[in-house]
Amino acid sequence: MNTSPRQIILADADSFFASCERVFHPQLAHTPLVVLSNNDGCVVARSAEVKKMGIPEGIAWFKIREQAQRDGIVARSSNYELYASLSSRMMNVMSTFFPHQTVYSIDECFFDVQADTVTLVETSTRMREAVWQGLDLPISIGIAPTHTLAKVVSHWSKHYRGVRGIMTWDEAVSTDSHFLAHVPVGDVWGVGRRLAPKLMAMGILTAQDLRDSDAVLLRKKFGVHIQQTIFELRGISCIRIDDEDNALHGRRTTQIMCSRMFSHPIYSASELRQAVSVYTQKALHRLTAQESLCSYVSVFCSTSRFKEQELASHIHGTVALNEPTNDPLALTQAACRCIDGQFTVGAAYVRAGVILHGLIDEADYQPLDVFSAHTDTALSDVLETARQRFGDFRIGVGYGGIRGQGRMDQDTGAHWSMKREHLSARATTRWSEMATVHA
DNA sequence: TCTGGGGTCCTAGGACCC
DNA sequence: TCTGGGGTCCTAGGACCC
Repeated sequence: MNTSPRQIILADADSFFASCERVFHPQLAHTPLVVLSNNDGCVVARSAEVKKMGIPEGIAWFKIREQAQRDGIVARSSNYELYASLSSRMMNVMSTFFPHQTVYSIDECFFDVQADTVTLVETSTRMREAVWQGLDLPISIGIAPTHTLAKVVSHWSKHYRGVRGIMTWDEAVSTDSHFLAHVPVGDVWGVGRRLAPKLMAMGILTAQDLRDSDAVLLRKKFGVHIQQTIFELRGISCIRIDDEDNALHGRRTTQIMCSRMFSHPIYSASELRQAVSVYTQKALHRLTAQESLCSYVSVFCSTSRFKEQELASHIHGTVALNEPTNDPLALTQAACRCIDGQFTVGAAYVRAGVILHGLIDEADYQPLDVFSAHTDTALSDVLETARQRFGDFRIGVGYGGIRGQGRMDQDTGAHWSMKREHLSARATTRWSEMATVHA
């Protein structure tokens, strides 16, 4: 019988998006590098060099563009196809070292194991080397009795100790028994931007303060999540991450959202409907992929939240479908109905989004003939056949099948379509964009 | 000129029913 | 005329995560 304590291992990649960009551009290895959000709007990932320069995450790109030029910072548009592909390879490599892997996000996973710390550190070291040698991706590892503590030590070793590598809870407390007193409460996993100032106003400034606070009182005040976090800080495991099945087999989500900022503002109702119709079909694409049907469609469109303007407008509407469906026409029409009559003439719309919710499994749905008799599936059958034959985003309703000059499949060529001026190659998923080696 | 995108869960409160 | 109490379901909004 294994009497070793249960331990949680957190493995996450360092500056994942930036590291991915370096995989196929090794000359950038020591160059300060940022990855930009969609539309090249703001900074979503920074290499270590950029972090050292004090450039915060989330800052608008236009605000630091000049500084970037001056300081030799290289920018890349985000290339999710590349990152997703490298992520899945990385997860596969790691899954061979420990059992019970849960992929938590694109760049991190947990393992739930029972073994002594020495063994875990030894295996983690080999895992780290394997990911580095096989994929050129640097990862950090935290080992602790709970998910929250594993996050704390991993975060701590990266951000404060400046050491990338492996850190265990045992090591942390043997070095300093008041270790948690050095961790600001806002850095604790589960304490976000809103909660942190409220806790601090109550005199709870550090992870240690939070651990020692009145869990029942805080639960009454802020809900059950904070109570779980307190227990986890005490070493009592109570947060369950998705089970393995979900992670391995691609789980079904309960809602699907597709939203974008436009590269240029939209002033006309017809263009707004075009955008909504394109986003609906992108969302539909994911709906079909997970074999679900959708019962409600919601749409929102808004003007900029950063600008003082006379004509601010926030459109929001929801339409219930007659029956759960994945029919492109029905969904596109419903989405356009959501915004009917709400368009403000003269307003500069900069963003729109479509949410499909009330999702059910296609296999579970037994339509009642009386209600579904009037649904004509001829057109959607044609669309689906064409999609299977020619691939995604080659045909669609309205603008949904048009391709512009951009390299990405989703580019519609419309003037509001996404801007990506610093896009790298999708070297692992497209033959035409494979890396060239000069020898 | 230019400020991302996609999820989850919990809770309070209203509607409705008996 | 007087008008209780308890349960369920749904939704909107708020918090969190990456």
